[in-house]
Amino acid sequence: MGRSPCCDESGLKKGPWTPEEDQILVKYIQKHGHGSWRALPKLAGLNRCGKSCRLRWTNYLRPDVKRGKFSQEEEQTILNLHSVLGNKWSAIASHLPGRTDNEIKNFWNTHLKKKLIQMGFDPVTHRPRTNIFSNLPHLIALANLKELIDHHSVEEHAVRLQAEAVQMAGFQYLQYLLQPQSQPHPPASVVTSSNYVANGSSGFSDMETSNLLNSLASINDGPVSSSLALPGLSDSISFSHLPDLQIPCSYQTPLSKNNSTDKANHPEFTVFSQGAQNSPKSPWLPSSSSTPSPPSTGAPTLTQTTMWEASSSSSSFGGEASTIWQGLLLEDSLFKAIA
DNA sequence: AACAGCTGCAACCGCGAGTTC
DNA sequence: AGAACTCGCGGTTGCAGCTGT
Repeated sequence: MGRSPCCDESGLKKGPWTPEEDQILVKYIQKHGHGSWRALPKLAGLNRCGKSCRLRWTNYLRPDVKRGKFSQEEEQTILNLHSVLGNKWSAIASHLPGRTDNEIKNFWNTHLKKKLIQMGFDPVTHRPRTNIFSNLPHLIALANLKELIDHHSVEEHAVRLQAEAVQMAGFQYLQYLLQPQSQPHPPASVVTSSNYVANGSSGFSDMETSNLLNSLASINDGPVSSSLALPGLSDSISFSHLPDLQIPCSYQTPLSKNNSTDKANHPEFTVFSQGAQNSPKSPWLPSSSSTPSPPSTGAPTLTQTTMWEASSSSSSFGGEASTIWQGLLLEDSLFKAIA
């Protein structure tokens, strides 16, 4: 309901805490407990708002706050939990003893997010983002740039052909997207770290599709763009001269060594179950027995496969099609430069 | 040495949910 | 019942230290 007016009050100190203020706050809380945060500053003799005191205590002064670098285990836990919980920093922090939500949030924003991006994952969806189609506009722009700069090059023809091939592939994928989905996507709620690859291979969002359409529509002098007619795409474009670029509709996980039961039931996706089935040794936490289990109220249990494993297998993303793409594209110096 | 740009982290802000009166 | 209040969360900002030029 109403918003706290405490921080609106003028005359209260803001900014970094001094060691003296820290000392006063710690001494007071050790002696009296924090009680009402709003009343605390006055009682303790601090010229701060209660909110500021609470923040300082919980994020910095609390004796059980663990400081210093995050371990690999902690990092992995954060990644796993974030893939399930999203930006629920407090919920994530509750699984990392001694770490505060603020610290985890900062660590995410400054390290893990970048790491994911570098690895080709979308930090929001935890799904692969470095596929050929999402990079299409950039690839085309690069190809055009190369052509402009080096128009006497003997590679001119090859570059043009490759750019055309990229366009063709885009259209073919659009064709696939516009077909009725015979294989429905899994519900968003079962997207886990382990199916980054699985979803990424077949799960283009509306936005991605729209972007793809826009980028393709922006190709002015392409050999086929003028004939783009939706939804009758398949009738207007011939792909017969291109290799058969199969669009991956399912993903055969190469990772499932540990979850053979799940695999038997859901060969394409690793699933997690809801709270009641929490195992005593939760796989989404480091193996330390001292770490608490996730709360039973709706906290899902993540299966063993980690994002790192998914990442390491991302080169097989797309199965057959990716092999074709590798053969077709990865040899090119342009693509090597991009990589 | 000086400057600019970048990075990481502590702290702030605004909001919504829950509680009290 | 509902206004007033508290608490906690998530996003954002400011700044010190670092790095590159």
